[in-house]
Amino acid sequence: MKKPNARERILETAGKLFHKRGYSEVGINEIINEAETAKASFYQHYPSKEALCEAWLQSVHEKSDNHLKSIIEGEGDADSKLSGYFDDLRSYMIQSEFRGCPYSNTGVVSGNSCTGIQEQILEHKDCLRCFFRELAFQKCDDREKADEAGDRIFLIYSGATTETQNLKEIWPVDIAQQAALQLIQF
Amino acid sequence: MKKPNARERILETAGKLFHKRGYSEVGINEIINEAETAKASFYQHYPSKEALCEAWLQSVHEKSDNHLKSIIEGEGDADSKLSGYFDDLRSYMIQSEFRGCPYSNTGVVSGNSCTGIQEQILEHKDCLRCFFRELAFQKCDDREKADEAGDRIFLIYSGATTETQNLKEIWPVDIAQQAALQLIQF
Amino acid sequence: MKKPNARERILETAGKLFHKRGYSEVGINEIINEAETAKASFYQHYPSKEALCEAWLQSVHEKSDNHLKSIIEGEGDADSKLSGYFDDLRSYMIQSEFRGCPYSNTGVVSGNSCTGIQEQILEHKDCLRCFFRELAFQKCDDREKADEAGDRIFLIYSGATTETQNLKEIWPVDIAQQAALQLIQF
Amino acid sequence: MKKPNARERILETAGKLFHKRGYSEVGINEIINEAETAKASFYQHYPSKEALCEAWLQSVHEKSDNHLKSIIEGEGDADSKLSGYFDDLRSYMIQSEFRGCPYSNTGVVSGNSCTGIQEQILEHKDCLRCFFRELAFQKCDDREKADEAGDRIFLIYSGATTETQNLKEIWPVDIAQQAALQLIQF
DNA sequence: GATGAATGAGTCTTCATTCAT
DNA sequence: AATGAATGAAGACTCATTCAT
Repeated sequence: MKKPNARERILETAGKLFHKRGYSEVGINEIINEAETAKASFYQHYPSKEALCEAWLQSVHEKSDNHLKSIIEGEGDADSKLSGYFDDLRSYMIQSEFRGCPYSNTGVVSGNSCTGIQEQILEHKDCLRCFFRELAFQKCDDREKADEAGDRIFLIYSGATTETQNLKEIWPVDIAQQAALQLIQF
Repeated sequence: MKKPNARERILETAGKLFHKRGYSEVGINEIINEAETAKASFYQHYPSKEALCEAWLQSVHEKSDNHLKSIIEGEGDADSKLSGYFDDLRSYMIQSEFRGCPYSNTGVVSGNSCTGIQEQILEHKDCLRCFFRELAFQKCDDREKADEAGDRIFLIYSGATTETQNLKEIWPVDIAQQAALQLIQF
Repeated sequence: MKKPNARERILETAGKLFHKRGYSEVGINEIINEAETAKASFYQHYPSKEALCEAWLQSVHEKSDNHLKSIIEGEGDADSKLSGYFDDLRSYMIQSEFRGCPYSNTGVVSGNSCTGIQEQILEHKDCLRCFFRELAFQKCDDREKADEAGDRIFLIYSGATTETQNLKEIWPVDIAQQAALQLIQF
Repeated sequence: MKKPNARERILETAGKLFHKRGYSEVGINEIINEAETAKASFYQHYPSKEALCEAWLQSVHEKSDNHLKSIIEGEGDADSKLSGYFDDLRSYMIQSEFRGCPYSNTGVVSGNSCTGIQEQILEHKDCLRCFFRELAFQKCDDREKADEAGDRIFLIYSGATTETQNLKEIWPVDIAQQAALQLIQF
């Protein structure tokens, strides 16, 4: 009984499970069972569980990056863009059952030896930071002030994500949205 | 070779390891080895690994609570108290090698079945939130406005902790400190 | 269903299997099944398969060493002792179904990283070499000549063991016995 | 990217790896990677790993046989031929990093079911034995005495090979060479 | 003649927990 | 109160082999 496209099925399944329960709490066996693949098929496509995690984070990053770019390049002023971002975040948190940021969550459990994962975290976080800085810069010509505001919004976004996950309540996103809209005023 | 205070040695050892590497990444074998206890002795004091985790979080919460209370009841105005809190956070993050919040970190890997752990997270986070609200209230008689400011500071504190851990850099604490001091102005 | 003395049962079982089929061809599963133990019980007593192998070689060495000592210290002249040694070897080869020397056999498949195993091989072989030298010295006061004869007998013993195993025939032991008796004449 | 002579590349690669690390320690994945072939191509040329091993032993045997024949048919007396053989053995052991006899090494790990491999071992060993008998016969017309001497030299050769591999020292070859030269005197 | 994807059974090892003493 | 031995389930990973194209 040969099943094609094992590679994609594995990545998709692992993505769901990693996101929902955390990298460390999901075993290879569970992934291959749910993806209906043989264990050796898994290792044909991904040299290790860690490599699979990297592939997953990579795929998440691509989606996230496209999202950020579409906002930056989209219509409307910075305020509405920023507000829209938090609207999206709210939907995302609810839809993902309050699981928060895949990168932060993975970083908590990936040991210091996982340099590949750590690099991806840094890259993703940097992109987000730059996104908020860029948004702020669209309202304020002063690069320095814009950067400062962007960094603050980045932190309040991160806090909202973290605490929504912790408390299983959505209010942190609401608070963050309001705060962000105020922080972007110059 | 009788070792007294096995209970405390276990708790202390587990605390160090859980904090440094994360609840899911530390096995009880490692804990009892480092605490120089027998495995059965461990289970005499703590019915399960999860129970030990709860005891650890409880002990952390007590220290944290005392810290927050001493700030609230201490000398000085709200600004200096708030600023001092972030100074302490900075020291803590550096000294703990950027491991971040034990509660958030544990929440990421503790499954949905761990209600005891989840409850502790809620309690701890609520205490922090109230702390920031209280601090804001010391500067602003308007309860509603103070609460809103407190919540925002809470989120930016959380974001700073999360991202300092992710990026292994201290700047988020600096940014959060500045932002908090501004958010508390009315 | 608790079974005591798992440690000994494991060592005994592993000894039989390692000897009969070779270290690399016997898996942990087979050992614990035949020893009727749980897998974790195995790892409580032996940190690794390699460590178990070392324990086995150690136990073999002890028996071998006692055997050699009893010959050296026993009654009779060197000729009869030497001849008796090869008689014992003949019995051993037949009884063990021509599996040859545990040390040589293990050395073939234990990678270069197994320093513990390699050390045991060196030690065992050195003991054998000294045994033959000592036997020769009992017939010849000239240390140098005795050593040379002992080394030659050691090699012919080794060759007999190797080729008896390869050919599944006993004649190499017979030939070696005759040759040894001649080599020991001065 | 067509690669001709896949069959030969596989055989050559497998030969190197089998010899250096042992039949049981080398997987076909490693072989096909190093030989830059596809897995299915491998099974097109060799029905199994065991068959590949037989092909390898066959190729070794051919070289060995030519070597023995060239010695037998070569110039010089038996003494110098015998001495030369051990000179060659010395070079071989050093150059192959003390890996010893491919046949003996394979015999240790090839299960009883591998009749093809076992047959090759018998054949190769018999050729060697006959070689030494023939050499002895060149010095002694008495067939019986020559055979006995040949067998003894065969065993001391085998012991030298085995122990050089075990001890990672070359002295057994030296000792064996001297002993052989003495054993061939009548 | 050649290939990459798929496979089930196996490898060694660690997990949190419980037992009898 | 303390202990060392025992356990089943699971962990990540590799094996030689076969399939459809």
